[in-house]
Amino acid sequence: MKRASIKDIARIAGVSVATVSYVLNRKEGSRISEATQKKILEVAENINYTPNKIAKSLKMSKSKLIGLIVADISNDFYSNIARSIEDEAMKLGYTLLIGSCDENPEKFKKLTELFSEQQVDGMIVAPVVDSDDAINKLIREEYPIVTIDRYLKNINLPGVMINNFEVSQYICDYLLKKNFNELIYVGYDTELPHLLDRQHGFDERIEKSGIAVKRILTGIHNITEEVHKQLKNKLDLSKKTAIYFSSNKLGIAGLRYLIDNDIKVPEDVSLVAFDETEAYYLFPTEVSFVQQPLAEMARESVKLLDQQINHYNPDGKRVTFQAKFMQRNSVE
Amino acid sequence: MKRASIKDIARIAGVSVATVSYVLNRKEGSRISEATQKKILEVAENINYTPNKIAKSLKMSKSKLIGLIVADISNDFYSNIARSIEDEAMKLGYTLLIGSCDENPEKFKKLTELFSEQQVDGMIVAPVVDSDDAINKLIREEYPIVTIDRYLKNINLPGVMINNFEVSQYICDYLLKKNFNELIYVGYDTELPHLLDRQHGFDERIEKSGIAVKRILTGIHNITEEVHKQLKNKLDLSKKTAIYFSSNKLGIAGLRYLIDNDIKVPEDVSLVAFDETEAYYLFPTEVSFVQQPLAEMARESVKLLDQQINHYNPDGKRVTFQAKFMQRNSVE
DNA sequence: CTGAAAGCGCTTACAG
DNA sequence: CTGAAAGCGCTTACAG
Repeated sequence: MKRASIKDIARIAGVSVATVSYVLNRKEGSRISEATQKKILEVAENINYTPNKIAKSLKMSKSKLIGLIVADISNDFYSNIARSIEDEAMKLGYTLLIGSCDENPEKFKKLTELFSEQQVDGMIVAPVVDSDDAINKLIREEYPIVTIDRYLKNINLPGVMINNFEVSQYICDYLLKKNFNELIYVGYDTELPHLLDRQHGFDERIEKSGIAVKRILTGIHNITEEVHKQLKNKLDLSKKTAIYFSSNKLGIAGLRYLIDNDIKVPEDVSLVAFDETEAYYLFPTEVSFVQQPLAEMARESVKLLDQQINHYNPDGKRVTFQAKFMQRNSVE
Repeated sequence: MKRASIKDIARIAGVSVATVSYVLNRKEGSRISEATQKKILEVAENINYTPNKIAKSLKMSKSKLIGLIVADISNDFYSNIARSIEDEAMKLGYTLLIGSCDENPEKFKKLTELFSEQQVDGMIVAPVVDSDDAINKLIREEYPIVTIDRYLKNINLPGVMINNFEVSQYICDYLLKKNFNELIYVGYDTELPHLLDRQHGFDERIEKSGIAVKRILTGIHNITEEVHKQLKNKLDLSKKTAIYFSSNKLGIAGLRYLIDNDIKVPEDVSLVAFDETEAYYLFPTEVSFVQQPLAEMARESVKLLDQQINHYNPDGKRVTFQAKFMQRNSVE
């Protein structure tokens, strides 16, 4: 797999490498004669020349590579984000490196190092618990970086997110209006700020109402089992109950429990889920859910990163998108 | 974002860049004194040195990058494959570039060019219809390349796949034994060989049996609509019918139709689907499906590619894995 | 045990 | 309008 270089073109066309470089890059400044241009282009075509971006990157000190670190690529939410980001990145001339850290801070750190060695021009990350050290290191190096979906409690970084707190308030208000006897909040036992926001928005409204609320908080692994076990304990069908699943994984786990136990929605229990996933559509009842504007978020994240790459600014702004409540038939 | 280089280390440590390079790479051959080694490592640590892989790639003429082109990253099947491939690649010291071509041959070609310019050492691809030109170009350049999931009719390339023909025979036999009056095959109107294999395996058995079979073949876009429309026309609930959905997308579209129309499985109709997806588990009936051994396929594909990278061999072998029929409750 | 030097494939300021 | 040369950050054969 010996590949043709600019040098080969120069030799065959009988010109210098400088000239070849100029015409291949169509620089306006220095005019090359039509004839030479044509010749060079022909030769390049003939010998099947492919530019070596690595050499270019080295010379230019920028790789036009950006790294994306998601918490879990097998999660619909992140794979859809990744896809949109790839599209946007390509539009701006970047190639995307994708890494999934599976909620593991070691792997997160490893990926940042890998990307850094690979000379990515910047990174879009969904930070996980205990990833502050890795992030701080990047910041010390003034590495352009923006967060997506999640944000950090102690570090102010440009990024995109949704109005987690407010949307949970909204859902809570919506459920309160329906006069349920009992509400169940299903979330994670976690320190991730965006997930706590979801919880606190809900809590804040509940408290004001004085209604009973039960909480089901699971670890980030074994979601299915934990949700099933706790629903079994806490779901009391004798009361008029509504459940709020605060993520797609939790939603799927919960719906599966209801299916397995032949619990009817919304007759026996009402529910609202988070994020959109194909799975919701196979549930017998149309599921009401909170939808995030993924494509817009992806676009904005790439835009922010591109800005950071061009003009590094350590206290970049956070952009908050409005999630949308898609009202279907799962609440009575 | 000025980054420290080997030269900085050399200057500070008072040695040559060659020496720095040797100790950083822990080369056995040329012994460097303990003292110098320690000094260099210390300096590297202090100034926060990160190796520049791009410079290394250029010098070594290999990037330790591999490219993955999937047909559609938002498909569970491919995002799971991608994740496994990423893990395997990392184990062998490769970083993964992922591109999704969305079944579009232009985009496929663009991605191969992009990856080629980025100097990936090889590519793992799921070729789409009309991607032969792009592939042939890579082959002419002796680019290491292996296929995954799909294969090409006219080009012999190393790759991994499943026994599509045989597994469809098996499913057909299984259904025939149950004495259905009517079988419906749901597939794609496509030239993709692996999908035709699924169809032909089914056809072959059907023909021998003399039973009536209906075919629903959809384009690769608008799957949901087309499946719904055709099921509406062709599904005759007065007959004892079984449906075979030959992909996860088709399965999801079909299940959604059944849910929407309140058709009970397996009471009103029986079915078998393809591939595993979380969505199947939210369907009221446990869905029987054909499961591909994704992790093994991913591992093998990376292994094959690594072999190709180390010893290029144009007629590499194709590795076929056995798909597994997961029998649940959707067939009566 | 250590260093000077060449070279990977590019780009670009400078000179002609 | 075109070319010689330096340099991006590395590795490594060779010399000492």
